[in-house]
Amino acid sequence: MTDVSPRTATAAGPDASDAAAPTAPARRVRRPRASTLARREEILRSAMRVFGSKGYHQGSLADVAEQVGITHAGVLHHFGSKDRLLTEVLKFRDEADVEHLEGQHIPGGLDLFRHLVRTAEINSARPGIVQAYTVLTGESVTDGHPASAWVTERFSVLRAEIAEALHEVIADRKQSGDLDADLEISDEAVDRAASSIIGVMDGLQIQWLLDPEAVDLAGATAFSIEAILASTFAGERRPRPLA
Amino acid sequence: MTDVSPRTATAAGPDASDAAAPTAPARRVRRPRASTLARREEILRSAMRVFGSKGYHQGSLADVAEQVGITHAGVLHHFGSKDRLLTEVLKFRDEADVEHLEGQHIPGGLDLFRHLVRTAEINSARPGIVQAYTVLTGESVTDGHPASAWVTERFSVLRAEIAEALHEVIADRKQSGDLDADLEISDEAVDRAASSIIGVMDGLQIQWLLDPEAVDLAGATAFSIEAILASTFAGERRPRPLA
DNA sequence: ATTATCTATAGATCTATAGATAATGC
DNA sequence: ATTATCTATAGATCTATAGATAATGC
Repeated sequence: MTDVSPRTATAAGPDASDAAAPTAPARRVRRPRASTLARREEILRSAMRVFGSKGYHQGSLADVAEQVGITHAGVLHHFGSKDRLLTEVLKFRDEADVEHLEGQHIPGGLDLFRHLVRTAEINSARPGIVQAYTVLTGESVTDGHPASAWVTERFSVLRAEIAEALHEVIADRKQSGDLDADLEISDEAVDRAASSIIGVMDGLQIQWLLDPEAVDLAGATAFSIEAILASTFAGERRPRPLA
Repeated sequence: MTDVSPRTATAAGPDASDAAAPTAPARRVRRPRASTLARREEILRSAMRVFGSKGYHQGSLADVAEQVGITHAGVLHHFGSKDRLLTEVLKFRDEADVEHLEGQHIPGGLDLFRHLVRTAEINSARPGIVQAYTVLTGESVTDGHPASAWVTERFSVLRAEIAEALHEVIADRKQSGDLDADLEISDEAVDRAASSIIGVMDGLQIQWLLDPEAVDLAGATAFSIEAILASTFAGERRPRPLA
């Protein structure tokens, strides 16, 4: 990929070439220097918009730079390469997600599920964020995509968090008598529920992005999460309409 | 990655070697003519693999052509443009889906839901197909993507089919007495269920593609569809664990 | 005569590097 | 002195077109 051939030096001719001086280059207005930190964050936000709306491969460094008002070379100065820029964008997005909780930890137990529903409600007012997430997640299943390790890990952590919260809720309900203490709910059943909850959230987002009028993002998310929880709590005694 | 430059294959250059004349062009082995129909289908299958594994924007005409053993110009002869090739791939995929039903219509009523579960089971043995579908669906939410109209329409039709089947099942159950005839199940509730079922199938596929060991595609799909159906049948009397 | 396929090339991109220039910090 | 930013350019691609060539069908 990276060609470091020193051949470029040979191309430079002596001053003689100045005879036929090229027309004065269009002098671009040089954007004022900014502090590294501030400029980096500007670039990250721009990259989030660009990769979110066009995808990683289709969004170019020039697109990102243009929104910041610098050239693509400026972007590379700050991030080194396009791949590294993407990695930083993903990290940045994660922090933004947590920040929204305002210092609170990610909740556990039933509150985690309420938090997920609330996220869907908030998301239905910010299609840009949802698009960025959906596009990058979808792209990440292509061969050798630079985000695939990150997305895989993220799903893995999320599944574990949801499964843990679900185990908590089940234990609580058994203790309070809401659930029969003898009821067997296997780890596999809990894992299936966790994958399903994440899955339904992601899948609904795709449909909603393409056709917001036709899909009730928040309503359907809330409904499905409750449906999945209810069936999980019912254990082996849950209804099997398809059986 | 793959170097397709035809020049590299130049082993059998005529003795006229490198005098002054431009070196004889690498004579590519000309692929035998094929009937339009057969060759088009070959190209479609190749394009399905390429777009499926790399995405539409990242997959090139040269990639598609290479797998067929012709040049990219040959591909364009058959399909005119890359956009049109994608459109034809999508149409082709649809036909392949229906074909699997072997002449039968898409089932209605409960059988539709059984069909969806069965599709998930079949899919867990063909990651390539799932990847193609997931990648293109994800990419389609980017601005101005050539597949977005097609994907939007497809979701719309699917939602309608599922909603209709659900209405049928509800009517049947009311008639048979399995459901209280007075139970109110709004159209909105049915639509939410339909979106959710499609959503959970799509979302689970993403997780499964990234981490097949960690996600039970068929099991989780079956579980969630039954959960969503059960909650829908319960109407307003369904449990609300989050309330 | 038709058309599937090829070579060659134009014209757009895109990423990344090199080296110059200008603004800030000490 | 450091470094943010710029210009310029190399080197890869990629899509699409033009026109030549060879295989088939009438």
